[in-house]
Amino acid sequence: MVTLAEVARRAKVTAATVSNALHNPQKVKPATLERVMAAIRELGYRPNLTARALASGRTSTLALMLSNVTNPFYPEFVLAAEREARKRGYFLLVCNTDDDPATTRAYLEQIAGTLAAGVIVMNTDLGERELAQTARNGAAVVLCMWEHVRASRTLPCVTADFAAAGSLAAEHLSELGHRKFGALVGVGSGGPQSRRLGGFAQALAARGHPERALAVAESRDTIESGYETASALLRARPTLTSLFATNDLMAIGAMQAAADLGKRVPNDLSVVGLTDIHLAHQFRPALTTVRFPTQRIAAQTIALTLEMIEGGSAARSVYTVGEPELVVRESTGPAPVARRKSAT
Amino acid sequence: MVTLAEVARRAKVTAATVSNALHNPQKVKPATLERVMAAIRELGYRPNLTARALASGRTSTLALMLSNVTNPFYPEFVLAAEREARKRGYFLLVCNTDDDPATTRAYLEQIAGTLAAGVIVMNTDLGERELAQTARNGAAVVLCMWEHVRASRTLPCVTADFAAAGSLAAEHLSELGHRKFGALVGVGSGGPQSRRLGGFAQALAARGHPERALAVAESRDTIESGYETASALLRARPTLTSLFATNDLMAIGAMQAAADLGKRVPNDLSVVGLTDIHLAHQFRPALTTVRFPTQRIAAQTIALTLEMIEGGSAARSVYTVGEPELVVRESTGPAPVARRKSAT
DNA sequence: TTGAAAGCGCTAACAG
DNA sequence: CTGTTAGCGCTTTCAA
Repeated sequence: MVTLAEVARRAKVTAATVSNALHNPQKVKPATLERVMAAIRELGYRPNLTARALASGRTSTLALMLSNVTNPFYPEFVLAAEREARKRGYFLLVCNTDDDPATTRAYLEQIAGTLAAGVIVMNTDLGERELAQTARNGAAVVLCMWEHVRASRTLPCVTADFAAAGSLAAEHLSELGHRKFGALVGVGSGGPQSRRLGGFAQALAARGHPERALAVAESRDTIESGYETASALLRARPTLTSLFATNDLMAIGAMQAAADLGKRVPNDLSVVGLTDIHLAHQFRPALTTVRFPTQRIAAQTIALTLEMIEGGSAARSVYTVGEPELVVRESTGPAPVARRKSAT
Repeated sequence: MVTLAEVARRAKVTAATVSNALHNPQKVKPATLERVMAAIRELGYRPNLTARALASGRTSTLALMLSNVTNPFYPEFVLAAEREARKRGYFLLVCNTDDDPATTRAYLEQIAGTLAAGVIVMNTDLGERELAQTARNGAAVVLCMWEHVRASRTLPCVTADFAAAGSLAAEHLSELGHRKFGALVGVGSGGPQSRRLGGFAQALAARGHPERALAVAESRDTIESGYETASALLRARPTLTSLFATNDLMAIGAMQAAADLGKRVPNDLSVVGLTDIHLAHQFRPALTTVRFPTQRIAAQTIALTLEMIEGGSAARSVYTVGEPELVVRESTGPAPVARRKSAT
């Protein structure tokens, strides 16, 4: 491994000068600079990030902790976050905590404040208290997409407007004439996605739908679980004409369940999801869903994290980024005319 | 930030003893050990990984570089790799290089050998030469899933048997009575997936199918691109009754293309993919595909990397892990009886 | 069993 | 402009 000292020796200067050449080239005489650069090139020198971090007290790496990369939302988020981070000169290291608090804790303890100057934590089972402790260890900790964080807590948090997203789904379905609604609420690390459901229910109420018009079932945040849960729900409530899932994965599973029960989507059953992951438009029928501004959230999260690192500001509020947006595709349609009525 | 020195002061020992208490507890008198541990607990001390790495010259972190997390194969791989790494006491940091050689280079240069003791590189546009250079910087570099690496190169590589996987697909289709074959070859970072195609073509030839029975088209490794390419191919060759895609994403796109062209899968067209990502069974019709032993490959890759780090051995061979396996689902079926013939 | 001392590779004042 | 000096927080001989 080539060290600064070796470069210095070869360029006939001291380590300090090489360091300067690297960080404050304008402070170095052009001729010297050139010699140093040549030495660097010839020796194939590459700074040791570890040493640099230790000496300077700063790192240019960020860590992103997420519960399960296998959920397609995360990769899409990672892509955006990584781009933003790199654009600003930081590396993004993704840590998969595998839905395991112990693992999360381990990553957090080891990496936060040492390997990474900032840590972005997406939904986990860890409490805010524990996370806040990490923050006291010198790292900038930013929560992201937490559904249950309120303002004025200890840690800053950037999220989407979950309730508004739910509302949008409800309004869409209501406008299509639906009167019977099913809902699949996702429960995963980070607790149930109840804000989204809350927004949905509230919008329904605001439009005059009685409470009993809504049948809710809990589901894990996967296609498989959405399938199972929707199957059960549709069987228990055969008159449902619409289904809202608090995330796209479950919505997709629900569409398959409907198909297997002989219900056509959207003719017999309208399905709307939430998030608008790529799969939403890749599946057939293409899923009507409410889009979260994933890119913007990612960018904003990175921005906030860097602000905290560089500015040292300890902002502690909730930033709600962008507006959810309804994306109508093929999985929703007018409520079917009720059999009984038409039979009358 | 609590340092070793502070702990030492509180426990009335020196830093060296605290360090020993942490790493060689048996070398410390029980009473002292207890005092040290108490101090650690009370102060909430957490070792600084950066300093430790610098002083000891070792890290317990691995980096996994992949071109695009958004391709579902990677998350599935990451999950397995992370578990294996953690089981063995290492952290796994995932770096998304965004299909960009410059980014890859940056991560490699900065992270390999300093932040991470070992680096696993999945398909990228970087040449082996360049990667080998990284290895000389002190990091254990292991290639994974490279389709174009031959044995006895500079870097060790663990992969699957691509050709065998292709063969399996061909044999399946051939046995179903198909005579006209289409193939979608994926081209992405890392070059075309030609081994898989090679295996497919060879198996076809071995079974007596003439070369002109196979129509090949190149596609990017996405559902969208698979859709486009398959559409074009199916239009150009309307008599095709079967389609092999060198990966599942394209296969899924192809099934959709078929549907949009009015071809039923598998009645009019059989489609077989490769990899067996989760989506393969989640889509409808469920995709017949050739499964790669992803978990085993991941585990083996981690194992090899650690072996290199800990044992220092510079193995440089290609490890082909496990056997690909045909998974028959709903997207393949007997070749349709030709119209002309039945009309005669 | 514990401590003293040196140093990992680099940065950051401060002199010169 | 360049060099000197002093660490960053930890590990690691080597003595005591």
